[in-house]
Amino acid sequence: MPTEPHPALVAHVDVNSAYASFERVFDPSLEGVPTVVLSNNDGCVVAASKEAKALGIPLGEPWFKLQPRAAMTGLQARSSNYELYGDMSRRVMEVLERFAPTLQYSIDEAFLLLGPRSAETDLAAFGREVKDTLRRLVGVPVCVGIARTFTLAKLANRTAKKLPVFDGVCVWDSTRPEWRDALLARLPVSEVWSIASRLERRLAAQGITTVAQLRAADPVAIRARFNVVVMRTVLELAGTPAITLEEERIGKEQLIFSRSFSEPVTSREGMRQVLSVYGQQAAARLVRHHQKAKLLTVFAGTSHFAAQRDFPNMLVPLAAPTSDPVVLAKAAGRILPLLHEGTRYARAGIMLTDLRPADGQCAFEPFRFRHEDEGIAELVDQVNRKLGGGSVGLGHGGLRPGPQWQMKRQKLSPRATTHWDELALVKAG
DNA sequence: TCTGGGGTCCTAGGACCC
DNA sequence: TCTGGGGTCCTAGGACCC
Repeated sequence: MPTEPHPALVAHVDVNSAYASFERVFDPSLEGVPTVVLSNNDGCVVAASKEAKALGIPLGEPWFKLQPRAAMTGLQARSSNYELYGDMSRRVMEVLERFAPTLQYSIDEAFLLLGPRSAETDLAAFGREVKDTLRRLVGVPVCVGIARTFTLAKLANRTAKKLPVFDGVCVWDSTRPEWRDALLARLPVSEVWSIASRLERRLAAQGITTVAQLRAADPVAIRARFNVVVMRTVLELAGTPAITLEEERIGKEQLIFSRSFSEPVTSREGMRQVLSVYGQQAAARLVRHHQKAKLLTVFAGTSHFAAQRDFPNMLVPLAAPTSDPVVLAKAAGRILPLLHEGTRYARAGIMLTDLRPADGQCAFEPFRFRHEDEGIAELVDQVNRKLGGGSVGLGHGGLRPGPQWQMKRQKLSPRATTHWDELALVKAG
């Protein structure tokens, strides 16, 4: 007799304390040790291992506050090594693809589209196999949540992470309904994907504070009082799929290159240099994505904590879609007159929007002079990729070693998977 | 002294067109 | 001369994500 199929199911998989786990793969001395990964400039904590969280270290905590206690608590810190994490992420996604069609959602999480399964499928066993395989092949710990909607799969994953009985795998519909209801009646709405502090406050004003209450709310009334996003969340909590996630999109809609400085930039001349370099970096990324931009936004800012605060920004339309570093750097420089000499700017950035494919044929593309050709961007990018970043650059961008304001990463681990000279060494002894 | 960086989606409102 | 409504496109801003 044929068994009833489950409705379409999704599995949510994510790497536990991702950046810290990636660091541990090539540095076993960190195993079991409280470990944090720091933001650029070694500013604040962006990832904390289980042991570090047990010490009560919240994400976002500035490193200068933790450092004094570090020796005493055995806390280890690493600068963020995005090249390593990006490559480890790629490995994780490759393994996941073996199990089911995969939608990558972020650097460390993905949804597996399981489709309908027969009721006899042992979903828990499937989840455990995913988990064990990633541990064996990539070396990272993950948790798995399986449910009928994206939102519930996220919630199941969170449950698997928090409650040891699940041992890292939670199949939502296999838990007892009374138990589930009791759990949701205890959880605050902010535990739900897409509900953060602002919405939490507004929902509380309507008397909705727990996940159970949100699930029971009338979707139409929610749509009227909030918006479609919250309505979809209500539907998803009740088991009705309402969110669509796109396949990996080809090309992005915007590109941001933004950095804070290791020490403040206080002069227009200094900022001209910064923006020249950032313009070239942004151009390099455009070229890598095979895109051109039509609109550039340039911004600078002091620290939010500074006495004298200033956040100038400017929109610069570009005459034609371009990825030319010279054009972008020059356009970014247009903000300079807005800056106040002597103000301590802590960061600057460039945002490129109205992006389009570089090879796209545009019937009305205006005639361009030779020097505005994309050739320069390509050439600079190729040379830098072959010989290392900063080998060539235009104007101020050619400086090497890096200038004073450049990002500080004093605790950087080797890029063990993407550079031959930084491979991990294993000694037999 | 020292507090990240890179994205997406939705909505409201204005400009403009028919 | 005066009047109406509906549609599209764009942008800024708010909110969220990891």
